[in-house]
Amino acid sequence: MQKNLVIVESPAKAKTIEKFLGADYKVLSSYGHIRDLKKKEFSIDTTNFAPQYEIPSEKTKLVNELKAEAKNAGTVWLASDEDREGEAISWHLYEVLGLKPEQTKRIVFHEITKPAILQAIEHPRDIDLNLVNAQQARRVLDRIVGFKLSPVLWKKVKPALSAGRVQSVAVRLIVEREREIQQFKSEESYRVVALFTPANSKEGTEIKAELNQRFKNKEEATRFLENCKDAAFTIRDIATRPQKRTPAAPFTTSTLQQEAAHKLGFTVAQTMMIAQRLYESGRITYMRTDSVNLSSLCINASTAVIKELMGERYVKSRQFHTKTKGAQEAHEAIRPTYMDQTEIEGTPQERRLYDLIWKRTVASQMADAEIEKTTATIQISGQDAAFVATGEVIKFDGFLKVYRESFDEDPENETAEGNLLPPMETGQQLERKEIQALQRFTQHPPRYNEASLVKKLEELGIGRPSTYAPTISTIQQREYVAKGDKEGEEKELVILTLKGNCISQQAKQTVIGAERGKLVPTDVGTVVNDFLLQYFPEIMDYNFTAEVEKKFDDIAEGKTEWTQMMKDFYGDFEPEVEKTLNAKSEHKVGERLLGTDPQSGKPVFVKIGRFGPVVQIGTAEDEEKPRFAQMKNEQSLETITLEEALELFKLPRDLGTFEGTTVSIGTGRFGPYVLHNKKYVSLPKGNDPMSVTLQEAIKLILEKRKAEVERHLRKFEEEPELEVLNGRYGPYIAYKGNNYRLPKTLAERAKELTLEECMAVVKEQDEKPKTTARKRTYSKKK
DNA sequence: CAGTGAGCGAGCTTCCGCTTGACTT
Repeated sequence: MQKNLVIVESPAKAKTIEKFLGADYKVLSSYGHIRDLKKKEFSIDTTNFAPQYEIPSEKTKLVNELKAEAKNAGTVWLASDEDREGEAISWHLYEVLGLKPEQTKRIVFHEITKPAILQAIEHPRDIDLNLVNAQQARRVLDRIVGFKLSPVLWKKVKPALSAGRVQSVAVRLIVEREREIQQFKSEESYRVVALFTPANSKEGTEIKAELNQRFKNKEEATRFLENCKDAAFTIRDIATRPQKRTPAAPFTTSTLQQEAAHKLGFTVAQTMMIAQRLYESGRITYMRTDSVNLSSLCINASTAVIKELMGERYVKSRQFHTKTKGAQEAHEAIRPTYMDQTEIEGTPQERRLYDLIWKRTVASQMADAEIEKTTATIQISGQDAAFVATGEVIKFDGFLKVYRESFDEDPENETAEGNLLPPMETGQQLERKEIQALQRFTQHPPRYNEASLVKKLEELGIGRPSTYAPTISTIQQREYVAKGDKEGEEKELVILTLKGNCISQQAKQTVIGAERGKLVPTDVGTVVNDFLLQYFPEIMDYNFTAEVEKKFDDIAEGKTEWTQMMKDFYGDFEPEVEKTLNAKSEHKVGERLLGTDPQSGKPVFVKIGRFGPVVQIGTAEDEEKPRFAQMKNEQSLETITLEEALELFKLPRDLGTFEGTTVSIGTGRFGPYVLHNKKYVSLPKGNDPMSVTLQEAIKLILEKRKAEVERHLRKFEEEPELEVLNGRYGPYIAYKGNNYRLPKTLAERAKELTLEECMAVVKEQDEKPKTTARKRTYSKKK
């Protein structure tokens, strides 16, 4: 009989803890929640808000094991995380495993070290039912919102859509940013930079300076340059200020995702997958955390490492404090388990992510960087505006030696970093070498990418470390947003140069505002967002989560009954849902009238159809059925014109007849095609379906026939189900619905293969079932 | 991977947070 059973949430944690506790303790893992609301049903009694929980099928085996072990154990220690969800996990375990109060102890620890765990064992407590109820409130509220709102969308917009407290607000952020960008008006300005040399100085010393104002247009800029022709330039003032830079806090899930995106180009899902592997192999601490806290163990180890590698002067121990809204801090920050491991073995991706985590952690315990910033003001005779030259000298690099935080792009923000100024003194005369006025255009705010969206959600306190990556994939799966590249705008920028006594003008070709991997809303996303915003503004409010979190806190503190909160919320919410569901409207959500079809006189409009955005001519009430056309990918509900919409109805069109049946041309899922006698032939790339002639179409049909004949390379009478065919990727064997690739040597004489040879290939490849292509190429860890 | 080119209807879809599972090159 086992004396003690400890249950934690994660198996990797279980393994570590078991080592600390010795033979009297068995440590198992619950793998997160073991029980939840039923998956497919609403599962909430709306009279008293009693939830109906079930153990999901994939957990039954585990739960049975836990039950058996608990029965055998003298004491069961519930050691799930110290946060709302963790408390609920303990409570569910208590209920499901049928534990008795005298047999059960609830413990928590803040770091996975032997003293911390022993300390926890010394100080057990009871399950905090208020905290559990706060979790139930959270769970039930999310279910109500999700399962009541989604069906409204199915009815009003399109089947299989979804809405939720987190995802719908994430989409809102992206839609609103896109609108801002659409409304953005770029403004022109001229910034002026100059190159000076100190009078009677030695060759090669130059001073770069920028004018402390900008000009609205070319005329003003030119006038300024004209005035500079005869002006004198004098150093009016030199100021030197010491500056400090402090390191960033150690990684949380969200900051790790941001930095890995910036520095390593990982998606948030990639980052989490790689971090998970590092965690499982014991390299780093837990990767889903909102805490910037470091254990004393880690701080001490970091100090030692810094001393050894860089010297005492570089050490500065710090404890950071979480400022994030709604943080629950059940774990440490993400850090290496062993700080003295400066690098690890593994795939290149694992090594790079580890390196990033190591550097960030070490830097957080290092001294400030000391910088000396020099600003020289250069007076222009007869003018109010002045040039400013800035230079920066790093006096002591401190943490910058190992880590530099990256920032969101801002092309206008040019730093003075690394820019050195020669020795200068006040009153010194400068000679102008060159002054340039550079045309600039203000840029629209950047679209979100995955990482910057996570950052924003975290700022708003929406979502949790464990859900950032899944949320981002959900809103893409629902096709509310798509990740894409935006072509920039080609622009010709004017450069005016004053050199000697002459002002010249050049033009510089540049691309402005090009973006990669950004999240762009789709029509469905936009329509759903506008709809929800109109009918459920409270849920869509950026502060909704923060407000309900406050109420959850009250429940956790025992100030409010959780069912009362549900009653209040549901009482307001449910009537709105009913009202919206039953509202009769003449037009479909998101519908937009474009005009009249000149041919039939019927209205032409766009809407979200059963299968996405469509153009429709005529209505269902007409005698004739309405005509539909799927919109193209690059078109949008909001911007498509009547002409573009009518264009979509020009296909399919008949070209004429060939061999007695019509030849027509259309466009489908895979691009334009020719249709003849029920057979399809794809149009080769670059052919315009609107201008293809009958002759060209017939040629394509005949070519396809020829290829079809040549496709059959070999057939056997004894085995009619087997055939050697010629495909896009060379010859292959088709047998009973499966395809088998031919090895090179056999492919060369595909026409002469024997049945035996073919069967051998089939047999061999059947025995070694091919796997689907995998991205995972990591080497096996021992 | 190996050829594709719908649908207008039955039944289904859906939330957020905890946690990993199991395929082999």
